[in-house]
Amino acid sequence: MLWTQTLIPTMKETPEGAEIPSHVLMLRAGLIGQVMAGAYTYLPLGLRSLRKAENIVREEMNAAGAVELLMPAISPISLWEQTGRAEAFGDVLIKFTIRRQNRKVRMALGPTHEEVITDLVARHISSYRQLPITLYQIQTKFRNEERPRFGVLRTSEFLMKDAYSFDTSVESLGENYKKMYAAYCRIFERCGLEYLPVEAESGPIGGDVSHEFMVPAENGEDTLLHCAECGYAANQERAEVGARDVAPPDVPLEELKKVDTPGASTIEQVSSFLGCKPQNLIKTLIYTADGKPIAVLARGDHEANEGKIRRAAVAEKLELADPEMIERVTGAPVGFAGPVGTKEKIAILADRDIRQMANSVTGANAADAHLTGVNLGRDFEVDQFADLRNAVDGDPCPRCNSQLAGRHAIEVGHVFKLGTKYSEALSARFLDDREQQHPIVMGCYGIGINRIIAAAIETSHDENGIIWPVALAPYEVLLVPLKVTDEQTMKVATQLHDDLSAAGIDVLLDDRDARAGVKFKDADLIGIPLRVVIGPRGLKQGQLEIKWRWEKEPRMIDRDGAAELVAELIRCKRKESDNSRV
RNA sequence: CGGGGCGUGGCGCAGUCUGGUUAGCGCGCCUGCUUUGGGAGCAGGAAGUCGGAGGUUCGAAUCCUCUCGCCCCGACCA
Repeated sequence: MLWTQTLIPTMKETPEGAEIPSHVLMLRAGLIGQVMAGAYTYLPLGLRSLRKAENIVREEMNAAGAVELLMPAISPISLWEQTGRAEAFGDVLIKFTIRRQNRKVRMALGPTHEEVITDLVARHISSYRQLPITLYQIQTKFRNEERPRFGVLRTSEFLMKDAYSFDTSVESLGENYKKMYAAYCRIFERCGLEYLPVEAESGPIGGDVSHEFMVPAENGEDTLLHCAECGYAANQERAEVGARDVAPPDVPLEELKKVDTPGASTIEQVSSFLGCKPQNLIKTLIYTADGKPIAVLARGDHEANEGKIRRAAVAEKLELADPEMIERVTGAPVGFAGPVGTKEKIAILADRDIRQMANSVTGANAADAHLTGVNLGRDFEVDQFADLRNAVDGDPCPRCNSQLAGRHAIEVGHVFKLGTKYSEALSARFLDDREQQHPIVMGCYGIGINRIIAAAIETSHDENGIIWPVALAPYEVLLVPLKVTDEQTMKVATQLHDDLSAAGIDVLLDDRDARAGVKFKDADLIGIPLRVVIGPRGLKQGQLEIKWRWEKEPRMIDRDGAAELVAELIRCKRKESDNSRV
């Protein structure tokens, strides 16, 4: 491809509004153009990378035995009502009504396709002989995000690979899940990403497994906790906090005192009002667990984790109590609850870290008042201790004696055991060999293709631009003739271009009549892995200059046989990134 | 949905508080000459309903009201 015949609008300056590296560089390198918040055009260069990621995903899915199909982005709203997800998605689901003749048809733009595919499978699969099967598609998804942001990382429209497995049993699902998990590992390895599979919250559908594939990056929206020692990794929602030594602190116990804290109902207000640290506060949250009020205690600077609380309370449904309930139970308005002397006697669950606290501050169960010098055992008792909070950086690892490190990350993939939620709602059943009917056991597996690109840039760039892994680079080789008006230079460049193209190498020839500096700057910016400079200096000695984008110094090669050498270098790199394939 | 910031040629910005010539600057673009290995120099040129609507005023990019859009923080995220 010739530079002058495609569209690569590079920019010297960063457009206003772009802040994180992937967004800035994708705009500056001419990969994308913004159409509105959360919607971007993929320009020729950006599209090429997107397609490369897409193809890697497709190849590995096929290799794992999944079968590609393509479903429509539009689907009838009734399908979403049948599973209750029209409501569950709320405004995130893009709904609209169109007119056909004299009737109105209500539709949704697919944010994911469990409903559509389960409906399809329900129509065409009825026997255990047809199972298991895994179907997938690569298609644009639509979600009305509350706040699109970070360039291509969170958009209202994005390219997703979504796969769905259908099995006759939970055991068989487990097999499929393992296969997909392994395929995901190969995909992200081939893409050259430093990724981490982490345990994720599997949601209300059974206690089954779910994993997210995360790329640690400073600007990631997710937080994961990772133990470098034993490899334990989980997202923040899921991560367990290892048990600490429970020796209570060895300090003299203060007297229990009631202090006035007018208007101070939040942790922040109370700690600044009383001049103490949030760590010295015990926050008391009133929940209703299956309709029954319970109190949950956590250290002031910790965040309660509702999933953990629900499991500890052995409840189906858990939600924060409403203000009336709180007032009834504690005898005080919201913000002044405490474990000492609640109005009604209720069960008290406490995070394990409460055991190590002494002389704490809690709400006094009275308006505008808190208690200081509160101590476990003397002033209040706890019915049950458990891990009830989100893990944070530095917490003990639940699997070994080491510590968890908190890291931000970009979620690029998610594998999930669904069970029979959708097959039951949409009557996708099969007959077994004894003529018994069962709902099909499902799994679903998603990859954000755009996020692969963003994550690659986010984790591989320098102050001058993108540093593409060969597998995702829009072009593998960039030819830079320094003087396009010189016949000899252009003859060599064009020949190289043609030879490399013929050898199946993706090559871009910068045939612009621009100064060397301009071309070098753009070369670094768009980050093509191998740069070949054809300049008068080298040409005099019958030589060309080559440089990998990630290296500092170029080296000279002979002009004769240059095409073969360059092609071989690229093939080697391709092989390196494919090495994960067994 | 709460908080904050910003809309001025293609891109980045100044001017707005304190209303007053033909609305500036850098980059980019076009023409010419010179230059030519890390974003060239000189000369000339094209390009803007100052996000939009309404209002105040002799006069509005500037003041007032409404509105649209974009970005960031938080909340939310099957």
